[in-house]
Amino acid sequence: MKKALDISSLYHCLKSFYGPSGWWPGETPFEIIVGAVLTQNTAWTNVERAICNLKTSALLDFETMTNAQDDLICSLIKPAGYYNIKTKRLKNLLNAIKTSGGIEHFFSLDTSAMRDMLLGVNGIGEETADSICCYAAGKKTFVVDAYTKRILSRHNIATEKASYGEVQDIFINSLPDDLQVYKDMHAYIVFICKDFCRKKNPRCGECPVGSLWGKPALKQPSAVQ
DNA sequence: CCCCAGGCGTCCA
DNA sequence: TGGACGCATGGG
Repeated sequence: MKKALDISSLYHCLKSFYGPSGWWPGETPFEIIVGAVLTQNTAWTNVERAICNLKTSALLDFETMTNAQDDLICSLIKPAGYYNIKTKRLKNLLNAIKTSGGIEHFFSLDTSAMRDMLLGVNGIGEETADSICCYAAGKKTFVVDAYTKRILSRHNIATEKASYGEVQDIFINSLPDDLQVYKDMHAYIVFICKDFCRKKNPRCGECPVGSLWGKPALKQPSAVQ
């Protein structure tokens, strides 16, 4: 009988395939915080344009962005989409960090205090909070996203309706209790979903863990005749 | 023309 | 508690 795929062997397979992930893409912790908000339901290429605009205007800095006009932020992050709501979310977050003691104090919080603080901000949900904790602040949290859930459900490790916390627990209980492992594993999941689910990619089919893992949801077979 | 992308809050049953 | 909906741009 076929051996069930498990998270741990998946991790080791991907680690030998990709090596160190080098994630998150971003030069500074602040850039990672901003990127985490901008990438909500948005293609990363569009986020890159927005971040480039912010960088060019020297707005990629905690104090500067906190004090910037909303209209300016809106215009710069436009390529990332949802620019009105994302501007509010960024401001909500920056103001919360400022009010609660500043950016240095924020980074000094322990994992659960930081996560709870972030979840208290309107516009910051579990994935964004964990992304900031893990990649901007180096806290040991595992990030769950749409790809992560898709992969588990495709392989019948979890159902499509599994909650964020349920999926997260599956990984936490299967992987070494280690920040770098958490960072790399989430990155690998994004890598395989991006690298192997697009027809234009010539390497499609070479996925070390199966070529279907990253493909978008199949269309619901409408009432077969 | 369509669907998709590293979500989230609000509204309503 | 949970499902539908709006938010918006750029690429395939």
